[in-house]
Amino acid sequence: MPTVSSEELAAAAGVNSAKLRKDFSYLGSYGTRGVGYDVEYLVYQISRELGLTQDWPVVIVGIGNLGAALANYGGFASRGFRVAALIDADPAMAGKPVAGIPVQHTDELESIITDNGVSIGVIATPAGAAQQVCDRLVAAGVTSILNFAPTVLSVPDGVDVRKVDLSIELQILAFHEQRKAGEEAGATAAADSAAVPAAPRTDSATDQGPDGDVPAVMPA
Amino acid sequence: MPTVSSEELAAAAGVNSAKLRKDFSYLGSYGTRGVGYDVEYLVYQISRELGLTQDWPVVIVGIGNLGAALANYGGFASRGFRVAALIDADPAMAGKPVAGIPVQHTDELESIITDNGVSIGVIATPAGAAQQVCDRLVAAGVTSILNFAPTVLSVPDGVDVRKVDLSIELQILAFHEQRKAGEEAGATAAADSAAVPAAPRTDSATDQGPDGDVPAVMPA
DNA sequence: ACATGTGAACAGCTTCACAGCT
DNA sequence: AGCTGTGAAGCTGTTCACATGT
Repeated sequence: MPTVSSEELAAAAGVNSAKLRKDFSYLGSYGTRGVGYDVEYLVYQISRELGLTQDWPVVIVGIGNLGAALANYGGFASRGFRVAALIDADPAMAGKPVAGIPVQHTDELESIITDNGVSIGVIATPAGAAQQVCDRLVAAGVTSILNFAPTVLSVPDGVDVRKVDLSIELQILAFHEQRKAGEEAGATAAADSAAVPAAPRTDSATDQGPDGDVPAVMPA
Repeated sequence: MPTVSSEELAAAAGVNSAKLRKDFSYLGSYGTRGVGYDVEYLVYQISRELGLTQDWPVVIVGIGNLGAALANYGGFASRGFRVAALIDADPAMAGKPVAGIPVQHTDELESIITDNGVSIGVIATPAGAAQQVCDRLVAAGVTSILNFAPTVLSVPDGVDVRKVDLSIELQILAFHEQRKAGEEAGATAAADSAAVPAAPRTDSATDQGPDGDVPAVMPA
């Protein structure tokens, strides 16, 4: 399939075709009227705009289960990410290969960053070590940090941090799950009122307390 | 601090205080005029609305590095999630404890789901096994799935799927990183034109080809 | 006096609809 | 004839500003 229309792409993505065309138009005019978009050319242009055609060396700090999982993750290489180094504070880990890459000790952090021109760091350490690792990464020249540790990192201006909380996605599922259950069976879930903190007390007789509080439901 | 105002919360969260009040108002009227919101009461009401006060048994299927990392993840318990079982297809894993929970074989999947009343499943298998695992989870009664495998799962209506792609966050960072670099040094990144697929050829003399295409920059 | 809760104004994003090009 | 690219219309989500309640 050498060419594709906005209608086809929109159907596949589940969005409106006008929106898709307008979004593409922000990148430039890469389509041909009466024909559609040349697939290979479009893929390249989008990839380039997203930065996928560049080589991004990254370091992963904290090689526990999560760090190892990230090091083994296949999706990185195909998107331009290259794991330049794995770093861990445990001297016993040093030299051990994980995903074919030998783990290096935290002492080497600064030289690794500098020598490889790394601007993106991944923190997969325990919460207690995260801020300190972050500070060292930033001092060594890293300007983008992906944080898996359950801590809010503070960084100077000009440094981007994205925090990944693995339980937030579960919370979203649980939220919808709760809704599903609620639709079938009424508000049975609000029954364990023993654990409910009392509402701030007032003299008003209109305060019905938690049991009566079935909150207004948000639209969709 | 027993009480907090929308102004304080908004400042802490980096949003507008009117938005915060309007959002809270969808859950009910949990504030007191002239005073603010009772912290403990507000926390409880939000927790309940999000489903955090319920007990959610979950199963994790695929106990590789990522599955193990998830099993060890501390953030789950405090949000009402309880790891009911760890499941893996490798018979050699069966019985081995991970995060204090013995791994069970895939053969037991259906009975585990049923016996524990599990409605949320986490898939951390390789891509090839994901759809099959998904089908078995759904058939056994699971209605929400968190998918870490790099596959798009197809499920019947009424089942929610959320896909977590660990490289997407890195892509977002790389995108911003590219922008930072572009601002300082002009469009040096578009130089490797050897790898650029040719634009669809036309007879028009106005087609400048990829080198001239510096796409319009999106606002913000 | 002070802070919530909310109608009304505003802004930004999405969709429509069609001119313009192949 | 067909499909893109885009002004204009429409809509959704945000912010203002103040009436209302403590």
